[in-house]
Parts: sequence; C-alpha cells; structure tokens
Amino acid sequence: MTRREEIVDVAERLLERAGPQAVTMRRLADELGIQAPSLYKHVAGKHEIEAALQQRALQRLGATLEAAPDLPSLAVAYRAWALRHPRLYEIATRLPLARERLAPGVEAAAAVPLLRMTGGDLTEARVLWGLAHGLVDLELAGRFPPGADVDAVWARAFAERAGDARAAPSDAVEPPDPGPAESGAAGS
Amino acid sequence: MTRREEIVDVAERLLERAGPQAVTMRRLADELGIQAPSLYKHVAGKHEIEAALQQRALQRLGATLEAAPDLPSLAVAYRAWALRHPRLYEIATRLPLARERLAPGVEAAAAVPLLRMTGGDLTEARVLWGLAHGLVDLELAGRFPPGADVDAVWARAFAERAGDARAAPSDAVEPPDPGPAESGAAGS
DNA sequence: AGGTGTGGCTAACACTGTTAGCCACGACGT
DNA sequence: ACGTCGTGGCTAACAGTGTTAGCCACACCT
Repeated sequence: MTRREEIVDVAERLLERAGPQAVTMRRLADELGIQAPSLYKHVAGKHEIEAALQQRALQRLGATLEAAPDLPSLAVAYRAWALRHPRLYEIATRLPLARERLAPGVEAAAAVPLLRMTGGDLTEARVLWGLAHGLVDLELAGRFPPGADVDAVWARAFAERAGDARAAPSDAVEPPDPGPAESGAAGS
Repeated sequence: MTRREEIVDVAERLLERAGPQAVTMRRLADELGIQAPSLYKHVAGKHEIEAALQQRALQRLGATLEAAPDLPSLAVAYRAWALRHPRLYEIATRLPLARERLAPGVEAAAAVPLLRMTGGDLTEARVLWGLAHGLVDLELAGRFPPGADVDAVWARAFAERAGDARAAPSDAVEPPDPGPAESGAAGS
C-alpha cells in the first residue's frame, strides 16, 4: 500500500470517528507519526485528499446498491448506507464533484444500479435520485423534528414511485456505455 | 436599524456576492469600517451571524412560496428561489438548524405552503419537500452533468406527484397549530 | 564512488475565529 | 455640575488552519 493510500485511509477513519472539522493536516500527520508539511510529498493539498474520499464514497455506495433486487430495497439500501457513513456521504455529495480528479468510470458505475431500475430512463433515474438524496440530506441535517416517522416518509415516497418506474418505457434495458458527459451521470 | 442587523445585512450581501469563504469576521468588519473584534460587541460569534442568515432565508423562502396556487407552480417557485439565492439556500439547508436560536414560528411558517398543498398530510409534505430539496441540492452542487435537462426532471417529478397529493386523505385542511415539536416542522 | 530521487524535517507566512484589556464618549442620577 | 456607568470602538495577542521554502539523510542505481 502506497503512502498516499495510507493517508487517505487515516483521513477516512478520522472523518468518521471525529467529524470533518477534525480531519486537519496536522492531525492527519500526527496520526501517521510525521510532520504536517511532509504530507505534501505525497499529496498536492487537502482538496486532493477530499477528492479521494469522495471517489471512495462513490465506489462504496455504488457497490452496496448493486445488490438491491428492486426499487424499494434499493431505496432502503441507499438510506442505510448514508446513515451508516454520514460524513462520507456528505463529502461525496456536498463537494462540487471534482470530475477531473475522479478516476474515469466511477461516476458512471455509481449510476448503474438506479439506471437499471428505471429501464434506462435517465429522467426517471434522476427523479428517484433526487428524492432519495433529498430525504437523506434532510435527515442527516437533523431537519425532521425528533420523533418524526421517517420510515413512513420513505415508504410513501418509493411505494408510489415504484409503479411509475416499472411503467417507464423500456427503451434501453442495458445501461448505456459510460460515455463522456451525458450518459452515466445520473447517479453519483 | 440596529448595528446587529446592519452586520447581518453586510454578511448577506457579502455571502451572495463573493461566496461563503469570503464572509469572514475581518472582511465583515472592513465592510463596516470597523475592526474585527468590535463585531463581538454586537454578536456572540460567527455562528450567531450564520443563524441569523438561516432564519432570514427561511422567512424569504416561505414568503415566496406563499404565492404559489398549486403544487407544480410551488415546485418551480421553490427551485427558482434556490437558484436565485444559492448561498442563502445552502446556509438555510446545510446548517444543522439552530432551532433554539430561531425566532419561534419561522420554521412552522416556512412549512405552511407545502402543508396546504397536501391537505395537511405531513408525510406527503415531507416526501415532496425531500424531492424538491434533493433536486435543488444536486443541481446546486453541479451534480447533473452539463447539458442535462433539469427542467424535464422537475416536470416529471411533480407531474406524477400532483395526482397523489390531491388524492391524499383530507383529514386536516387547516394547517395544524404551530405547536411544539411535531406539527409545523415539515418544511424549513 | 558518485549522482539522484524519495521522504522526512524546521521555520515561517498569511490566514481564520476569538479573548483580554484599554479608552473615549454620552447619558443619567444625585 | 459632577460622578458613574454602559456603549462601542481600539490594539495586541493567541491558538489553530492550509501551505511554501529550504535543508538534509538515506537508499538505490550506474
């Protein structure tokens, strides 16, 4: 394992354990037993570490979603992952998505499971993605008051949507090739 | 106008003009022709300024939404406001909602328009809110690839939902009294 | 042996939010 | 009229942030 990966590993552990404000260059270096400026021998800057975490989060989330057989279970898998890795989810979703830093294909790969559900319908996939993301984001931000029945909200949201998704035009069952801009970008 | 409001005003202008990283205590003080530590004579800390901006954003958004006659136009009004005041929207939505700092009633007031659409159905209101927020958040984060037809996504999302909303149980046409925890908190 | 890249180090810079302590001024009560 | 006191400014300073410059030891390769 290269030292760079090691840094990202520590950053991830630190992030989930102590929150985003704790992942600082000096703290990171401490954890590795070195001095903060030495980090720059392996990494261009903090933004690069964040980009790496973002990429990692996208891959993990995408992999988790792969297993879901239908839309409702995909929804609960999405929410469950986000609640289990809240900081990673935030970093994956709040950061403006450094596409140029991202390894090619990971954005597309994260989109595949959802796209499969909608039969390749990009618009519908984006609706569902927005719905899931919005609900997760509000929940993570503590926006639903304590005691709110969030389970019921998710049930309602995706129960009704499920019918629509199946009724969608089956123009492309196979996910489109992860081409440049438009194709794979519905889920990331 | 008290000096405190003046500070928040400058903060808001600075935020929308130059972005969140530009609204710093020293910069704020410069804009007011004073020294940074003097700000603390009027404000407990930066968090208080942010909380004030958050409250302001909630009020403005709520007021804008008031005018919408039906669900589709409420959706476009929501999106339009967010796109016109992206930084304010972020601060209103990303910050963990300092409920104790918030003037009583503003959270509830922001929820009223949506709740009216759903005939008082809290769960449905939250679904719609999550949907709208998620789509806005993804768009603001630059998550939809350039060239994506976001209009189409919104049209699809709320065209189908509109029927559901009207078919919702009409158990409470009048928005519930803005009681303590549960009632008014669906939209904020 | 000699050169070279790798990966540490210290010192320092320009920022950030924030605190302590001082001081001028204006209002207010006696 | 005079003392008192709150208001609102100031400077100096602190701890912490990301980041750069420059130095140096060690391993490796010719």
